[in-house]
Amino acid sequence: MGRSIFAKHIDKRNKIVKNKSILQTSYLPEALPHRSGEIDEIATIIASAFEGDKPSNILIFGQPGTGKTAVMNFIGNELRKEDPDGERCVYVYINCEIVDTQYGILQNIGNQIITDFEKRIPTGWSLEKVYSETKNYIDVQNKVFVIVLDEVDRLVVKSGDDVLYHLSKINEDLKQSKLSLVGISNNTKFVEFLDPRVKSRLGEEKKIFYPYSAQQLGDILRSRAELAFEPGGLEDGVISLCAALSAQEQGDARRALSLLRIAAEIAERNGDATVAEAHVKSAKSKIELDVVSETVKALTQQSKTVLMSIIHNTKNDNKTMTTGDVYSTYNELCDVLHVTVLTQRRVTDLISELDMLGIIHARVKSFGRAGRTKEIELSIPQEICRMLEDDESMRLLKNYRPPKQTTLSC
DNA sequence: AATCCACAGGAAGCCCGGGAAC
DNA sequence: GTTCCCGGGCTTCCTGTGGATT
Repeated sequence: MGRSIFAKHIDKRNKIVKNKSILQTSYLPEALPHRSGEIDEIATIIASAFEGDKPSNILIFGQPGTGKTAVMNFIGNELRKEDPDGERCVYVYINCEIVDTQYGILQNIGNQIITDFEKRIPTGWSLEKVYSETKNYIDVQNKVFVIVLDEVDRLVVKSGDDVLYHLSKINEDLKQSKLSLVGISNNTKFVEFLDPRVKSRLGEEKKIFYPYSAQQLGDILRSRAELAFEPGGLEDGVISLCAALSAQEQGDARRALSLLRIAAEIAERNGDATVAEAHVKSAKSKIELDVVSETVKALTQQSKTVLMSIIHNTKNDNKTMTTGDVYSTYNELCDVLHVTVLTQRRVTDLISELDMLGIIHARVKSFGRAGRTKEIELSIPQEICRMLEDDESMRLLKNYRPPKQTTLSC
């Protein structure tokens, strides 16, 4: 049997990580450190449905990576353990980032709970029919339904609050079953855009998830690392460093995990036997670099051209420049790139946008008689500049040499 | 104190594509 | 299908401004 081309890479690679999927953010662990309080509170609310009460709807708020989704899915798993055949309770999870239309939501709920394949909801019914069909199906089952709408603010932005209106009043139409609606959002303000009735019904119970502290992040990482890494694969201080770095960034557990995961990947690729603090540091800069390069790639042609003008000025030994400098370079580059020239007014706006994205640094400064303008500096690393130069949008610039700085002597 | 530079950045309105309403 | 509306990108026109210079 011939060895595949991958074999030598797979064999040679140092194994530090025993099970990579555990470090993935999608992995749902057996236990969620530092969230037992939240789990209890939410479980209590949902459990009341089993005692015949009308369950309260819940809204969960919290910054990214504070465990909102994990907690709900954990509860979902517990419900299934409690009731393996789904005789009393059904857990439905929908991510509104993915399913973001009224129809999609109703159809998705319906199809997750309708076991009979023949009766599945197709696309093409009227909204009312999907709603009543789903509602009837829910009611005849005589069970408790827990419906989780993750990233619910996305849904409201994209298709308004009509679905929430219907779903939140569905309990009034149900005779046997109970339905508990759980909305998850990282934006506290989105409720202000809701119809007041929806707002009060949906937010009967509110729960805020606060960011993890460095200590707590450390515990989370440790519990996963034990399972994921080979014994002795991690040097002392690696976990604390990941935790500390992520705690600075709003206590995001997701970030902390990817920091650790990427650090491990770097270590393995280097052929090192253990993950060290240095790997974490390079993982951090890799993540940051990735974010910036994605941002730059996503810019419009115009913004890229403006940015390129700033890069060109920087290269011309002109590290700090004014709006006027940028605009004249921009004019030259537009000519070479066959890009339409925008007005200076517009370009100042584009410069401000680049500033807000953190790609450049710009501040207004007065030069007295020499006028009042923005002082602009590049604030991205060389690699990103090179990446932009190789970008398809800059193809025509390949062989372009900027004209020499002509110092006017009259 | 007055002047004046080189813009900043607000206001209003145009154009265009896309999605909802008719 | 047509119409209406909306938002984003953009232009035009404009007033405002900090401080070196006069």
